[in-house]
This record gives sequence, C-alpha cells and structure tokens, in this order.
Amino acid sequence: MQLNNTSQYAIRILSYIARKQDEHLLSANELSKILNIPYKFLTKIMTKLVKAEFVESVRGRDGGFRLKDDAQKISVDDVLNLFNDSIKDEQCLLGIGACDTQCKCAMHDQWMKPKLLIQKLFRKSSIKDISKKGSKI
Amino acid sequence: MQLNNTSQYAIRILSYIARKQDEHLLSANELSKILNIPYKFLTKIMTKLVKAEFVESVRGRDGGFRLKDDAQKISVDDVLNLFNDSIKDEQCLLGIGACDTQCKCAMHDQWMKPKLLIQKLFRKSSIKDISKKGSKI
DNA sequence: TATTAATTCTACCTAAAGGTAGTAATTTAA
DNA sequence: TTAAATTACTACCTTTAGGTAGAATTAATA
Ligand code: SF4
Ligand code: SF4
Repeated sequence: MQLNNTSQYAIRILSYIARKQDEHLLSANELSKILNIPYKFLTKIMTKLVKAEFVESVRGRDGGFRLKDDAQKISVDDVLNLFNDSIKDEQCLLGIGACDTQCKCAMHDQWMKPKLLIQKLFRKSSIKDISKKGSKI
Repeated sequence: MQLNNTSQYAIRILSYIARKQDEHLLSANELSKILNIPYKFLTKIMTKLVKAEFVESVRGRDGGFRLKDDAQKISVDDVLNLFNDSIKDEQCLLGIGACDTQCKCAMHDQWMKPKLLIQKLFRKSSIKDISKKGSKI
C-alpha cells in the first residue's frame, strides 16, 4: 500500500530537476547527493527517464539532465505508468476486481472513493505542481 | 499501490471461514481449492493466523480451522498489521512523511483525504462485514 | 491398533525489486 | 590534443516476497 521505491525516486528526481533546471543542468552526481539516492541506481533510473522522453541528457563534461517538455505537461501518473505503479480502474484491494454491482464485497463501495481520489491526484498533479514549494522532496 | 498478495489471501481466507464455519471446520485442502490459493502456501499462512490467534486449529482427521473470536471483533486492519501491510499515520506517497505544515509538497493535502478514508475502511471493516455478501471472495 | 486425514515444522527454491561494478562513449576545456 | 567530467551500457549481486517439498505430529474411526 505504497508507491514502490523506484517511482518515489523518479518523482523526486523530476521534481528537483524542474525546480533547478533554469540555473544549470543537473548531473547524476548532484542529484544523487542532494536527493540521497544511490548513484548507480539513480543513473539507471535516469536512462529510463531519458528513453521515455521525460528528460533529455547532455553527455560529456558539464553535461547533465534537463526536462524535455514543460514540467506542467508531465503528470505524476505519467511517471508512475513508466514504473508500472499507476492505479488501474479495475484495481481492487483483494486482487479480484472482477465483481459487478450485483456481486460485491463490503469493501467495494468504500474503496471506490479513495481510489478515485488517488487516481485524480496522480492524474491532475504535474511535476511542476509538486516542484513548487519547499518540502523535503 | 496495492495490498500484498499474502494479506489479500489472508483476508479472503478469514472471510470464507467466517461465512462457512457454522457448517463445518474448514480444512486447508478445502480452503486451497475453493479460494484458489496454492496449498503449501496457504498452510504457511494458516500457521501464522493460528499463532496470531485469529483462528484456532483442530488437528487430526476431520480437523481444520475455525475463527477463534467473533468475526465481528477482527478488523481488516488487524489482519494487515500481521503482514506489515497496514497504513501508518506518517505514511507518505513519496516515502518521506516527515514534512510539517510549513514545509509540504503539493500532494500532501490531497493525499491526506484518501489516506484517512482507507485507514478508516481498514479499521472499521470487520471480517464479518466482508464475509456477508457474495462477491467472488 | 492400524489407517487415514488432517495440521505443523524445517528447509529449501524462484522471481522480482532494489542495488552495485566496471567499462565504453562523449564532450568540454585546459 | 589530452585529461577530466560526464552519460550509457552490460552484467552481476542482494534482499524480499512468494512459493514448494517432505517428513513429523495428531486424532478420529474402522
Ligand atoms: S467486490 Fe470486493 S473483491 Fe470484488 S472487486 Fe469490489 S472490492 Fe474487489
Ligand atoms: S509534504 Fe509531500 S513528501 Fe512531505 S510528507 Fe507530505 S506528501 Fe510526503
């Protein structure tokens, strides 16, 4: 009942890049140190983010990463999808998710509300939104 | 962003026992077949449920399992706690959870609502509630 | 009492997530 | 033009969740 480690990292990385990229490119080294993410694991995540075209990279000395598109255009849900961590419509707490209105357990209706709220949260929150204020991200 | 497999199994097991135990003890064999849970894995879960005193077991021929307490007294949250799958108050989508009101990210407030709803759902739903109606559990 | 149907115990196996190591490729700047 | 700073690639290691195997223990009943 929590986002997996990798997507947590990815969101924090993108958020930090969005906040700082006007000053300079963000190197893996800086990201790793500031965000406290193991360097080698971070670079692995970065290549995924590059391939998915969320960020673009500049190789060589003074290189680094910057967002490819406007931070406003990347939703948290987009990122989660990359790491198979988004919430599907049929997702059910008990891993069944195939019950209809005739046949449903006591949790079904109560689960719908928070599920929809979370889906909305993921879909409506952009990286820009998240990167705005301080917080320990 | 989903309950882990083992707690899903556990909840479905307890729910099924609650629904059927007035008729007869539930053997691991029956539970495994009906609920479609690998037999050997199920027995492993059962011994945990026995040790946690959610169910009691009767050994030997015609043995099986029954709930130890009233199904009304066992909450879903109790079960989730046994499998480290409950939602802690400080649980945060980004694995930080240490931000205060002065310093919080854009997701913080939006995450609070669904989180509280889910915590409430887990704490207020008893095994009895879940076992009531049909569904594919 | 022997058989059988059941739980319990111990130990191991497998797959996936998370993480690490080393090296090649690329670019800048001294 | 060479050294340094950087990303990219390939392969491996570690931990954890999920699952399996086999033998020991228990109790009803034929
Ligand atoms: S009725 Fe219950 S088990 Fe079925 S999909 Fe809804 S929440 Fe899941
Ligand atoms: S502010 Fe954001 S990162 Fe900090 S605890 Fe709240 S949700 Fe988590």
